[in-house]
Amino acid sequence: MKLTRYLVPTLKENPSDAVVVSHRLMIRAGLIRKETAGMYAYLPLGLRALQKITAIIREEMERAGALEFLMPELTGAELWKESGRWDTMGKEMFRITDRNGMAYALAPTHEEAFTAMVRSLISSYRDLPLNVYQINTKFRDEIRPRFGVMRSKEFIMKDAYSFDLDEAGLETSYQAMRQAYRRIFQRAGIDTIPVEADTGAMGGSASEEFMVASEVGEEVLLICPQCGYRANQERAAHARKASAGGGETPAACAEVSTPDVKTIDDLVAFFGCTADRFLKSLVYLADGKPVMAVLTGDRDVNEVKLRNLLGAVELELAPDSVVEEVTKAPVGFAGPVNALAVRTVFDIAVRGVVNGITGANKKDVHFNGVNPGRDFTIKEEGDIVLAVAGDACPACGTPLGEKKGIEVGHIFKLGYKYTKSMNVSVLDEKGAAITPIMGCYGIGVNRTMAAIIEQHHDDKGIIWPVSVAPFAVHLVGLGKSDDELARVEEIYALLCAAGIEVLYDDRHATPGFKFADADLIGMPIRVTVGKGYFSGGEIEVKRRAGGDTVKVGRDGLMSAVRAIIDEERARLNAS
RNA sequence: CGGGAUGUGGCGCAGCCAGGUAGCGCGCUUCGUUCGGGACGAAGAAGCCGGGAGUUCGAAUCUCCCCAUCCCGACCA
Repeated sequence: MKLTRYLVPTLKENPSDAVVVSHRLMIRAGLIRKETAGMYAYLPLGLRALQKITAIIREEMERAGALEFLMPELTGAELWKESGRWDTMGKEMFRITDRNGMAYALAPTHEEAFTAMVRSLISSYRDLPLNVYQINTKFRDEIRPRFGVMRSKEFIMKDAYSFDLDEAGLETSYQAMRQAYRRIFQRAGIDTIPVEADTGAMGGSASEEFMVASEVGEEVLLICPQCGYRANQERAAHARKASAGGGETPAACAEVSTPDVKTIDDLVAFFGCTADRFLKSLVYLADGKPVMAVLTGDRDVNEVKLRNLLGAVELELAPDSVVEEVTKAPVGFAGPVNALAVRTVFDIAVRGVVNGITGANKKDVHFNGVNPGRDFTIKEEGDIVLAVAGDACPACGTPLGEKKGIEVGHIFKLGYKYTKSMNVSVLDEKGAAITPIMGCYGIGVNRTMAAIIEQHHDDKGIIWPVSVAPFAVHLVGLGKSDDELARVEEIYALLCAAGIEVLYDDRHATPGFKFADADLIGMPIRVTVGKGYFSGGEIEVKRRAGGDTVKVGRDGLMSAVRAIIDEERARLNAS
């Protein structure tokens, strides 16, 4: 491809609205342009990179035995009502109505669509296992799109769904996809950290996310340096230490006047004891209904865990007015003693507290000497606290470390959630109906591209791994006379004839200008044909990553280029 | 939805406080000289100053309303 016939609108300056490197470089290198908030257009060069990524995904999906489909983006409301998600997907789902009043969703995901499709296509155990996928656009009405292509309202996802006869089959499918994901990310040149994840609104059991460690990541990962335990903070557990007051003799429960002492910090100062002795009681609205969560004062609530425990769809901290109504007291004096008329859940650490302190549901009053079981009853309990760095690893007890990550892939075992709610069944050998079990596997394609750039760049620009580079070779022609231009043209023809993807900078510009652009857009190999060639027959072959340079004659060019490509590919395919 | 910031040629910005002919850098066009690390000179093209209303003889500038974008938070497969 000749640059004079192509369109690569590079920018010298950083766009004012881009904050993260990948976003800045994608715009500066002419890969994408913003259409409007949360919506990006891919320019020819960016699209090429995107297509390289999807090509890898297709190859690995095929290797894993998945079959490619293309599903509609407009999905009928009926479909969503069948699974029950028309009501539970919430505001994230774009909904539209046609001229006849028919309701649709712009697909935010395709579990329903694929489940219904597969239901109509299979009828026998012989049809299973089955793994179907597509690479298609997803629409989500994100509250706050940000970081360019990293979180946008419209994005490309590879989503796959497996259908198996039983759990053993699902395990096989799941492991096959897990393997495929590892290969995909490795081939794309990114290091991912698989972590345990929450299964969230999708339901199901086992779940892993593929994270790319990055300062701009939106997810917090907790990682054990000792045993390798890794989990999304939303999901992470931690080994509990002994509860406060252990070994003490339970004292009598007594009211203490605590004027204006409301926060845990105030209480610590007032009572002169550690934060874990307090039973912090928070009022939430779970699907609009008030509930109380009780945990020790040294901890924060993990709202994902709490929501899962409650079985709620929407969970938010209740406004002060609700707290006052529920506790009959100002905010800051809530507590589980004298049980309130709302559902109350306890963190598992509460049970062990001896002689705790908690709000009395009365203005300016706390209870001292509170003991679970005697002064209040624990009916519902679970792990509802947020694990943080420094907590003990649930597996081995070593203090957990923390990293930020970008989620590029997510796999999980869905179980029977959709096959049951949507009545999918096949006949087994004996003619009895059985319900298949599902798995679900997603990769954010655009986000993967951004993650690649986050991991592969320097202060001059992008450094594409060969596997996803829009072009393998960036040919810089520095000829001036007609004769020289013809000689560069000949090299270009040579590379093209050898089947190498080459971007030829045939513009009339100074060498420095061309080199700067070459560095910015970051093709893996730069071939320079300039004075060295016109006078001495030497062509410069430079690797973008690392910058090592070799000089070769015209006859040695192809093998030099091939050697680099082979070596880089081998590195990406290793291990 | 709360908090903060910003909207001025394609891009990056100044001008606004103290109202009076809309400016700079990059990019773009033409010509010439250069040309292996973002060259130089000359001559050009290009802007309802985010939108609306108001104050004023006069508004990019002051006032009010609205819109958009970005960041933080809440939220989120």
